[in-house]
Amino acid sequence: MVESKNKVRRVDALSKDRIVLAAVEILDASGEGGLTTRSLAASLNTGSGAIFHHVGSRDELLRTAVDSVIADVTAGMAHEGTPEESIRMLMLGVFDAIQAHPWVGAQLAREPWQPALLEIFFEIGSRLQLLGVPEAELFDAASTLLGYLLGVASQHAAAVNLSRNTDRANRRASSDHPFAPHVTRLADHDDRVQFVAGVEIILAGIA
Amino acid sequence: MVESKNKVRRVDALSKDRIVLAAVEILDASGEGGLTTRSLAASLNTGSGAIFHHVGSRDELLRTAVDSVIADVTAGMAHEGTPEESIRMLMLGVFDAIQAHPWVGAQLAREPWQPALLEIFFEIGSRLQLLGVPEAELFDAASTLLGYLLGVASQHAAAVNLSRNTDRANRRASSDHPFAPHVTRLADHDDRVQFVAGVEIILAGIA
DNA sequence: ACCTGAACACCGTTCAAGT
DNA sequence: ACCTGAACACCGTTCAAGT
Repeated sequence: MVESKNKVRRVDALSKDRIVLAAVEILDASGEGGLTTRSLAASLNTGSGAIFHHVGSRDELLRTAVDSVIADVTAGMAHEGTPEESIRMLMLGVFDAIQAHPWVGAQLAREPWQPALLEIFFEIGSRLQLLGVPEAELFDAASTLLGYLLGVASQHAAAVNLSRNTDRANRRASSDHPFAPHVTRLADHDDRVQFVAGVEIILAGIA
Repeated sequence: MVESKNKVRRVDALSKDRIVLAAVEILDASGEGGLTTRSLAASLNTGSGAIFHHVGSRDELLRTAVDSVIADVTAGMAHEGTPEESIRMLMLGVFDAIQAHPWVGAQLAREPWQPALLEIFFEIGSRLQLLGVPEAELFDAASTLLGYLLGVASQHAAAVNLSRNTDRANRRASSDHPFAPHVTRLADHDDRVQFVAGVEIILAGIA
């Protein structure tokens, strides 16, 4: 048997892609606090130092993980329907991604110069241009939509972290968090509706 | 001399207020990363464990520090001028506070259920009511303004952190004194103008 | 070249011991 | 009652040593 040209590499071969994939899995399962050098190394069956051969730092890993999620969103996104519908779809796409991966929201708010966010900014801008927004107003309009998106993103990320923590606390004892009743999460659907309402308000203010 | 009713306590007596005050000073000077149990204890000339006699945790301390800053903003705030002017002033007041204390922006985005933010939300709501916004639209309108405020807040906080880090990297070789507070923003005024532009857009969309 | 895992310099928090 | 500061259980990152 000839094995020298075997395309199937060892399953346990480490690479940046495999590390990012494992990191996303951990982040989805247990939040940003759950991603440590050691937990990641354990899930990859390797030593804790091995990761730094492929990724410069934990921050860079987090950035790359966010970029990979956002890239998936913008990839399948076309300029469909009216410009307004197209903007709504773009905003909702990012919103849904954050709902599925709350740590993305926290990270986008923490590092707004991330490549992922710059791309979203330009996607918004080009659609506003199609909408007929004058060149002079374009920057402010796109900034407002992006600012709103970031704000909601961080709110959502925080709410999920809170419910994660209170869940944990409630399991520990029956003592309840003083603010827990005020912040009980509404249905996901209501979040979406409320988010769109905000987008609608801003669009009305632009046009 | 009667000393039993002496109001002037020992200068080195520890209290929650003094701890929060010292924490704000450190946060302003060196950002959230600069506030550690040990640095705070050192600045108060006490042991690292003493802090936990007055404050439950680092997170609670951060929360209290943010509340104290925001309370200063809303305290001197009246319903002056037209409702629209009043909203602009409220939003700008918080914006300016975040500009002066960037760590506040990051913390507000991280914990949006903070008492400080709830208060801002209600302040916005009452002004929108005066503006004549129908009851049914009030929640969405206030949420949009607050969401935008949070987004800009976190962006601003992140930008300051970025320039702090690059400053530090640039100064790597030369002798640097530990006090490096003056992170000169390139265009504070432009930031303000852009922020108001966003508020204007949203207000236009509401009315 | 890639990986290991002990070691380093931190961190927040606790707690027996002091005053 | 309040404070001390060593100790504990972590953390990200490094690096001599292995393969």
